[in-house]
Amino acid sequence: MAPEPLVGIGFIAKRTGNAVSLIRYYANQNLIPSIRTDGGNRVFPRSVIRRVSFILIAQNMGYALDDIRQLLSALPDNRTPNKADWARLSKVFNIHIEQKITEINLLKSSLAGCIGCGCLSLQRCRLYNKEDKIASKGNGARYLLGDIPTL
Amino acid sequence: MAPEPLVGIGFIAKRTGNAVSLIRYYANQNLIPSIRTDGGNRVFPRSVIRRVSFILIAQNMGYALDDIRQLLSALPDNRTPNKADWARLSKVFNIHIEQKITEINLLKSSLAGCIGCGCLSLQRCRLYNKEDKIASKGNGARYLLGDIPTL
DNA sequence: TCTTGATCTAAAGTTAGCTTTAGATCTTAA
DNA sequence: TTAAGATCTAAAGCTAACTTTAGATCAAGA
Repeated sequence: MAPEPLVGIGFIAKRTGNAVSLIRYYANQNLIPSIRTDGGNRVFPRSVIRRVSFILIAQNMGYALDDIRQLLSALPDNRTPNKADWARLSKVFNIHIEQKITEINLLKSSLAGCIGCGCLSLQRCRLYNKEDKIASKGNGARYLLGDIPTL
Repeated sequence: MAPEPLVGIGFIAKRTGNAVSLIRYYANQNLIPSIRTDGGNRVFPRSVIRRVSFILIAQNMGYALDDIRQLLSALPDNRTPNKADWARLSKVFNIHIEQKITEINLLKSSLAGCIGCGCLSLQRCRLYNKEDKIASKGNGARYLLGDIPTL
């Protein structure tokens, strides 16, 4: 286990472009690992910067912090994540990215074919929000584009 | 202006798969138009169903309700939206969809090239959250993937 | 007409994801 | 050694997007 350079909370905050309070919050939420100095201050392995970056990206993708915690469990807490660790996480994440791309392309063509040209068939027009962990932020299933236009 | 069939709030709720309270909320937020019966109950043009659908989709894309209100201002309140109305909205919306697709593809290749293989250059590795109205939900700019991995 | 179910309002409650505040303690460079 | 700045904790505050509650009224069929 290579001894990793440890940095303070302000360093992490600055490097990731966030408020110190956010880093503290993530640490309290067990999203990032930290150890304490004798005085009680938090110090972090530098690799936490990438971890925070990942969190921000995943949030942007629509993941809730609870889900992200799950995703991150693929990374080790007590040593610097290595190439294989990140690759493993990346693999899982990529599947979701692909899904997202598929979804959004479907949305695009649906809008083109449904809203754009005023389709008349309920069957053709109906899209379902399929309880996607990512997409449905705790909303439950809701039907999309479910009506026959009254043109 | 063709007299449009009017429906109750429960009908809208059922057709869109949502709680009545949500429809009422949207109506109070001026996201969907409604008129009142003599008794004070809300009634809606059927076209509100599509409007609600649009709101759900846009939310899924990451838009805040405030932004969606703006987008929806392209649609008329006092008559059934026609093909041209929806097409206009669809056009604006499609631009954002394209952006989203571009973004997510960038993310995908960045993850592949950056996390996946452990790149060593700060320049190559750095992604910025470019204050995108959609992506940044009031977060301000935050740097993503901004560190040199400590492999 | 009566009763049942739908709808109403206003206000309070909820969850996620943070920030702010206050007052105390750490750390560090001079 | 000391002053300044960084960090600490716990608790409260905040915004968005809803839901829940309570008590009243509306609408419609038997």
